[in-house]
Amino acid sequence: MNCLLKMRAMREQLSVNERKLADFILDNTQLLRDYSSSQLADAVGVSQSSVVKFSQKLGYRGYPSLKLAVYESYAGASIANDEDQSRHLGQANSPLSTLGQKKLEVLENTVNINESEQLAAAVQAIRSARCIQVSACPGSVSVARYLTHQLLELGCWAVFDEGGQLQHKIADSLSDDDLLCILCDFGGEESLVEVANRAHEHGVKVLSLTRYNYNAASIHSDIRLYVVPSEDDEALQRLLFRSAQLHVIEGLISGVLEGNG
Amino acid sequence: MNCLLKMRAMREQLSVNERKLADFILDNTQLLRDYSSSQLADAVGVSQSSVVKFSQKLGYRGYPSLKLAVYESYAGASIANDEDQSRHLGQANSPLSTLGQKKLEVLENTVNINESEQLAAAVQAIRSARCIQVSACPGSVSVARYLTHQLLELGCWAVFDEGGQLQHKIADSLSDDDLLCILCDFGGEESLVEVANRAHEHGVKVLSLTRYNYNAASIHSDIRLYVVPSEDDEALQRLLFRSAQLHVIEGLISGVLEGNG
DNA sequence: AAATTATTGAATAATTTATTCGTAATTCGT
DNA sequence: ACGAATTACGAATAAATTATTCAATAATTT
Repeated sequence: MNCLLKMRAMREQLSVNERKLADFILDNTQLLRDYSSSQLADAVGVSQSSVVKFSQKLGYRGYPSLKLAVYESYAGASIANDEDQSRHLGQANSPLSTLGQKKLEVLENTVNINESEQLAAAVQAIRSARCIQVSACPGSVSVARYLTHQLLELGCWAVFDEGGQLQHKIADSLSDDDLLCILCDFGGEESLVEVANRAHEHGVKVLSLTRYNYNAASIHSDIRLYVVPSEDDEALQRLLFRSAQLHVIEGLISGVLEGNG
Repeated sequence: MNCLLKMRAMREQLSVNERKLADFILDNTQLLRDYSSSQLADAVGVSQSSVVKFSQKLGYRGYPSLKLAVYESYAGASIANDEDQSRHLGQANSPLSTLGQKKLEVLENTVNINESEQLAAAVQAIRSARCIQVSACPGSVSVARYLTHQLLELGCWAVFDEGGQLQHKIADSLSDDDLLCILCDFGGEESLVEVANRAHEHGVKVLSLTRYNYNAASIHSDIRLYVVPSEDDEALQRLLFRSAQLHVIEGLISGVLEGNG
């Protein structure tokens, strides 16, 4: 749960002042060390109370907690950047090398953003589910298929409605022993949200794997997993996004395997 | 000017209460994180003002400064201990961590084994193909679907025969402007080999992505890409194998994207 | 032993942080 | 496009935390 990452990921979702704060902190992380809430407020040009509210919106108890978290993730980041980077998946001049770096970055971010309790809960949910329905927005269909396949291979009862017309019907037939997995990228898809909502209200356990932000689909979820998008051009971003989704899924599957083995 | 060191060094010259404080902090460094001055005072059994004075005696402006300094030197120490081990994609104890290391290893091997000319050729072949047929052995079906999806999204004419019964028919209709992509794991599948063979003989370009070894399918290929399997138990190995296949595929797609962009 | 100095905590002042509440801006539904 | 509802924002203020003062006591020096 890296604080700076979280800030960057949420940036788009923030209001004007909140974004000002986020940008300032991202740009002047080291300054925060000796700023009080009102000093920060002055530096950014907002009120002290906005600073506190911003801290709380990000999930901290208040400004001091945010400060510490920022400090933590700043220290953490500078370590990760220092060494290793660059030798790992980023060899010479092959199509795999260019991708390697970026992919590594996205995967690292994705690993960081997901809380291990949520992951553990997801593994547990998969293991104990009677039936699993997979639903996905168009951009994540291929990932959904992959997930469904893996689940079937694990011996889970999993269905994925390719076309999407039957999603509601299937969802309605789920009970509280069952699991609904929602995969989506930018999280809006109305029909998906409705499926999640209805299922959730009926007591079905809902697991979502979405872009990290305030997300319509994840609201109706019991277990929330996230992907942090990269900042490349659209096509590459989509590719990396799926790659990160796949990574999380692989993690879940291997988690289930571990428990079984 | 490491704060914890300083504390230890000064220990002998401190008064009774100050020493109590120093000892407590040295023993319970991580607790300090969420202690206020009075909580610390209570925990140690001294007054709140003693805590502040202790902070100042050590050279800090007050308690918050001490706290930060302690945190700094604690974080510094734990970093120094960790050193490279374990933090990469393998953070703490999440399902993603166990996988992270192994996955990274497999991907690295896979990146290393593939010659960049072959990769470049593959990208070129995809880019210039009129139609692309994807064929896969059962273990790689989900990867094949993923590839097909990506190709379609790129605007390539791609087909994948889910059931596999039509593979021959489709293959027979390919011409030498076309590309056949063979995905398989252990490379034996007779029907696949035959498809590859026949297509190859008809002048169709054949691209194979297989396990690295002497491989019946790759013999009949123009472009040969490989995956190096891991040495885990079967289920995990399969998972990692597919993950590596996906990585190569992502590399190809991003290669094609780069050329277009 | 008396004087000086250092240590300590209760009380309190100062500062920092968090909340409340009224207004302004934005979003949503029609 | 309009009004209703939600959300964002900051001034005022409450709450909490931190720092200082001061008086009492303990330690040290002479």
